[in-house]
Amino acid sequence: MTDASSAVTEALPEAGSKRRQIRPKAERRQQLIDATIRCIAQHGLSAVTMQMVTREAGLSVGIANLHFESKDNLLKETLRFVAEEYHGGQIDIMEGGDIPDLGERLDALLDFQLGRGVTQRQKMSVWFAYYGEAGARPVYQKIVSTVDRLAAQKLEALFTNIIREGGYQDVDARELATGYSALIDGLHLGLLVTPRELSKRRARSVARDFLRRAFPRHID
Amino acid sequence: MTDASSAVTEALPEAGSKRRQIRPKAERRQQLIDATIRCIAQHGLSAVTMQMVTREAGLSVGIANLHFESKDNLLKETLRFVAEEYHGGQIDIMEGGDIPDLGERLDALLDFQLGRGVTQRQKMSVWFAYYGEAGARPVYQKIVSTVDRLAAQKLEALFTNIIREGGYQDVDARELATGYSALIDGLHLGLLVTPRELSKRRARSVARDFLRRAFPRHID
DNA sequence: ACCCAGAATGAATGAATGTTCATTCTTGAT
DNA sequence: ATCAAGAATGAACATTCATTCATTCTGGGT
Repeated sequence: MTDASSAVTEALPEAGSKRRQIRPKAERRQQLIDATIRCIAQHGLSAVTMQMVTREAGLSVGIANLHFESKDNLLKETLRFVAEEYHGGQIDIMEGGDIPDLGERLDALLDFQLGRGVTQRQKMSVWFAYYGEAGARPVYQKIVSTVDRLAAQKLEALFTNIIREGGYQDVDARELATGYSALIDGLHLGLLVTPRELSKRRARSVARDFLRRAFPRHID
Repeated sequence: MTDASSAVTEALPEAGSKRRQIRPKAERRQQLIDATIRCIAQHGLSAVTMQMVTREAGLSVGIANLHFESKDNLLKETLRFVAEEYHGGQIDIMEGGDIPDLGERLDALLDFQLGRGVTQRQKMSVWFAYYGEAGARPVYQKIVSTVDRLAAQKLEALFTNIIREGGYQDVDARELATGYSALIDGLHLGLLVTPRELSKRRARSVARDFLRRAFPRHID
């Protein structure tokens, strides 16, 4: 449910195929959003142009305004997609009917948040590119805070369960959830901006430390 | 050196004064950097134009290219200024000869990082605007990581002292410093993007919790 | 009082970019 | 085989923006 980006039926991706392809609207939209993500990651949000995105997608310039009304809208929809993908993944794990043990569920969450391959770096770039603009753009704030609020609630609920199960004293689920979310965001920033200083392994270790200090009986 | 009260001919700061003012290079540079910060905070990095910045500074368009060679350079120097101001402030506190008590020094650091008035919000906007582009712009990465590394070292040193003084066991200064920095960054993000969900008071409380759990005998 | 180094100006320029739309092409239904 | 609906194209257009530079102006030195 999290990776639908690479569903390709075309034989030649980029070669001399000049044949015009007609595809359903939803598919083209996703194709353009994927291209936008790659462009933002590679060139930065402020350098992204429509020509760049459509070329990356292997399509003509006009098509972007056919499926999205404008560049602004394309960027907005791209943010929505990334936000929902990321937070949706988290929420799936936190609700996690498939992982009954709460400690293991925490581990799975951590895996999702700090694991993954190189692809994840692209998503991080996009994520923070929008954060950077969010201060000046209410639309972005709204999209992010909507999904954020839901994820925060789920995390708080999970922590509440863990606190009850472990009988931990002097721990506030809400406060801890805020702290953990902020910590993960901060680690993502570090991975993005100073990858030399902060390896993915160390980031995971730092996050695990945080959880262990709060829930020693759930994290070994 | 910034004294403007002596030998002044300007009566109105911003009003209909069309009189051309000649000022030393350093002063104009700072004036333009300040205007750039305000513009980024208000309109977002990707929307900033030279006309916008020079108008905000109350100067003509040509002057920006006179003191900085290009827009790129102006943006670069603005980032450098913000980065050095922020990290410089932290480092002053952490070296802190004027605050002998280590616990109090921690508090002062927290005050600096999450305190301050509205101005701070402008700086945060700028900070994260650049973070967003850093993934695609090595120049930005270099500027940030240079100052970042120094601050991280100072923080680690401070934590090491506290650990020794408090005789804390099973605590790694380096790991803890990474975690604390990430936490502060994450809280800044939260304050910027979802100010409704995260108040400044709660952010401080969350950060204090983190420190208290690590150094219970230093933070009440 | 005069002068001139160089600070400041802003209209002009050219390049880049978002958007439009007349036209072409594809596909599935008939 | 034919056709219509609408997906896709890309040249053209209008706008916006960074940068230039000929010109004006200022203030300290003489």
